[in-house]
Order: sequence, then structure tokens, then C-alpha cells
Amino acid sequence: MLHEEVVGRVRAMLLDGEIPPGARIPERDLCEKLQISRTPLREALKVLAAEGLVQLLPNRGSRAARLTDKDMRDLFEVCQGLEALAGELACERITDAEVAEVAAVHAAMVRHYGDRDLLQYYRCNRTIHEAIIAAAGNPVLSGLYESVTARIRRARYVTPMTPRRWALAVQEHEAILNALQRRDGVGLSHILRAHLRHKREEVLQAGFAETEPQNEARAS
Amino acid sequence: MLHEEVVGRVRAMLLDGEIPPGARIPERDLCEKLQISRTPLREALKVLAAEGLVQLLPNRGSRAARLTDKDMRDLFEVCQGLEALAGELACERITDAEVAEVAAVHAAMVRHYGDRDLLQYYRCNRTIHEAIIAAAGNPVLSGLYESVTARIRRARYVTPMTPRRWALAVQEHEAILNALQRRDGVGLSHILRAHLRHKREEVLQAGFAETEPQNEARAS
DNA sequence: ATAACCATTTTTGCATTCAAATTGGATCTT
DNA sequence: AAGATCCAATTTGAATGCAAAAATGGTTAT
Repeated sequence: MLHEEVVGRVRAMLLDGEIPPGARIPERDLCEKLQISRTPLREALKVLAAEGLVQLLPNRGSRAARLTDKDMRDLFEVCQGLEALAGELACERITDAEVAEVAAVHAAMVRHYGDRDLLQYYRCNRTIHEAIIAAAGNPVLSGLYESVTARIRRARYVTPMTPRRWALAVQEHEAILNALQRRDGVGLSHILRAHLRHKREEVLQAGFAETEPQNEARAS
Repeated sequence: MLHEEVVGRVRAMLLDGEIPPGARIPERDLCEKLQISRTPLREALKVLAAEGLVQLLPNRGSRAARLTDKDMRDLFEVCQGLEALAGELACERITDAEVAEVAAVHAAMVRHYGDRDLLQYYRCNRTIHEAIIAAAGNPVLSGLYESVTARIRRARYVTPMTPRRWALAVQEHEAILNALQRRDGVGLSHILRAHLRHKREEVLQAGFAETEPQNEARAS
């Protein structure tokens, strides 16, 4: 198993909640589960700690990082900034074919909204946001976005929406597509910022923070 | 020596050019120089690879990453986005005392401009930009900014400026301070974006990219 | 009964060791 | 003599072993 694969596997376990926030990570157990020795696992844990997914306690091992409300707010703020930047850049660089692709996904998303199929709706939603990032053509941006959004993904794409809020989100997405079609970078960045700000308020209101000092759950 | 210290030391060697871009990094040599064994060094190298400072070649060791023109452009673009975001947030959160501090550094910077002391000018310049980031009060943002700017720092703060360009930069900084004092977040973010865009053009024109496949320099 | 202390056990951090892959050079072939 | 091939030496990647630190449990004293 390659180094990047180990990192990926453990990262997935953290993001999926298979290792719950705040849980201690006993090296021996994880080694056994992944069928590797401690050396490559420890390398992966250090990388994940640098990403903010793992918290290292000197001489006391590592735990899955826990997101506070403040962390969530900070991550959403940065995400806003990155999406706004991506929106501007995307309008300069996106091709007609790519816009058409986004339009198609958008149409599908609207249909799922009509069916009130939240799961499919979120799937299209995420595809659209990622397409805008990709269209910016900036791998540094893509990398940071991936790392930031991964940490808030569950909150972002699981939080249920009120009918009122959902309708507004769809409306905002209409504006997003429109700005993209008109290649209105400034407009798009404003809409994206507002869109994310609303999402953040929603998530924070739902109380998605991961701050329960109890629940000393171990990684099964 | 603590893990973070090893990472920091090697990172500094890479950023200072003590290990030049593109140079192979023989583990044994570096271990000897740092007086540690290969295990902790390799952990640090993986972390630095995740940061983009080191390039890992499977079974063929690691080299100091080399920045292409495209990389430089991408990093500057992201830096623009982050500073713009920081500017907006800073205007919401900065205290009068912090603004006064920025004003003082700005005044010192203008004096250094009068003396044509580029080194001191750049030092103040950097302090101001970092103060704006700090005033945003967002550790996630600060962390990403630090990691992005570290990689373009030499280009950003070493490139000589034409008298014409330098005067414009000072003018832009006047506007930055002004917007900060008026807590004009939108205005500040626009100025910062333009400021960074100018800087980027300057740097790219100076041809600061690190793309010379020859020069197989080893880390002394 | 509670709290404090000490021995035991577990876990971490790092050095060392071992196997696999790569590199460079010498030899052989054409 | 040029090129390909094979072998030794180096270097990487991962497992193991060992010392130090922390957690655990039980005992004793208050």
C-alpha cells in the first residue's frame, strides 16, 4: 500500500466519521486494521495533523480533531473567499461546453428540488460548486478548497433545510448559473459569498459543532 | 528535537534556499546534519510534500519542489483571494489600537521609501500585510496564508522595483491604510487585489520561476 | 470512603535493521 | 567502438526492537 493511499484511507475514516471526532487513535489497532506497520501509519498521521484533521498530543498520541463552532465559522469564511475567487477566475476561463455542463447539472438539481429529493439535490449542488472551482484552472486553489471543504462537508451536505431556505438556495443557484453564463465574475463572486454565508448560518444554527468532551469513543 | 521542530527546520532550509529548488534531498546527509535518524526526518518530508514544498518520487527519494511560472501565478492568485477576504473581515473586526499600529508601521514604511531603503521598506510592507491577516481573526485563514505566502516570499520580497512601480505601490498602501481606517471592507479588498495583481505581474516579468532542469545541485 | 502513592502495563517516539528498488559501472556482444 | 546487459553498491521503504513517558490498577494511609 502506497503512502498516499494510507493517508487517503485514514482521511476517509476521519471524514466519514468511522473514527469519530475527538476519538483517540490507538496506533496499534489502526495498524492491524490497515495491515501495515506503525511507521507508515505514523507518517500518515503527521500529514493529517498538518491538514488539521488530526490532533497530535506530544507523547500522548493522536486524536481525531473536533470542530468547534468557531472552527466551523472560520472554515466557512475561508470557503467563501475561495469560492468567490474561483467564481471570478472561472468567468474568465470557463468554456461554453463547461457552462453547458453546469447548466445541465443545474437543471437536474432543479428537478430533484421539485421531487424534494435532498440527497440527489445535494449531489448536484456539490458537482456545480466543484465545477466552478475546476473551471478556475488553479490547482493551488483546488487543493486548498478540497482540504477546507472536506472538513465541513458533512455539515454542509447533511444539514436539513427548511422549505423557505431551500427555495432561496435554488433561487441563488439560478443567479449563479446566470452570472456564469454572462461571464459576470464580480456578480458571481458576490452571489457565491452570499450563498455560502446563508449556508453557514444554517449550519451553525443547526448546531453541528463537534464539541462533546464526553463520548470518549475509541475508533472501534 | 520535537516533530514540529524538525518540520520547521527543514522548511526553513527549503524556503531560505539552503536546499535549492530542484535539488535532491539525500536522507542520510540531512539526518546527519540535523542529528536525527531517518524516521522523524521522513515524517517531516511527507508533511512538507503535502504542503507542496517537497516533491516525492516513489522509490526515488525526494527533491525540493521547483516553482514554474504557472505555479507562481496560481499562488499569487490564491494569495490575492486570501488577502481580499482578510481585508473584508479585518474591517469588521480590527480595533482602533490595531489600526493605529498599522498606521505607525505604514509611516515608517513611507520614511524607508523616502530613503530608498528597499530592505526596510519590504519589512514594513510585510508587517502590514500580516497585520491585516491577523486582524481578520481567522486562524484557518492565517494558516493557509502563511503556507501560500511562504512559497512566494522570496519572489515577493526580493524582486527589485522600478521607481515608477515603487511609487505606485506606496500610493496603493496609502489607499490600503485609508480603507482600513474607514473600515471600508469592500474597498480594502479591491485595493488589496489590485495591489497583489501588480506585484504578481512584476514578479512574473522579472522571471522568478525556478525552472532550470540543469543545476542538479545537491543539498550541500 | 476517599485520596494519594507506587509498581505494572501499555503506548509512544525514535534508532536500527532488513528487504526491495534503483543507480552506476563493468562486461559482453555486435 | 557503440550499445545492451548484468551485477554490485547505494538508497529508499517498511518492520522490528528498545528506551522513555504516560496511563492503569491496586494498595495504603488518612
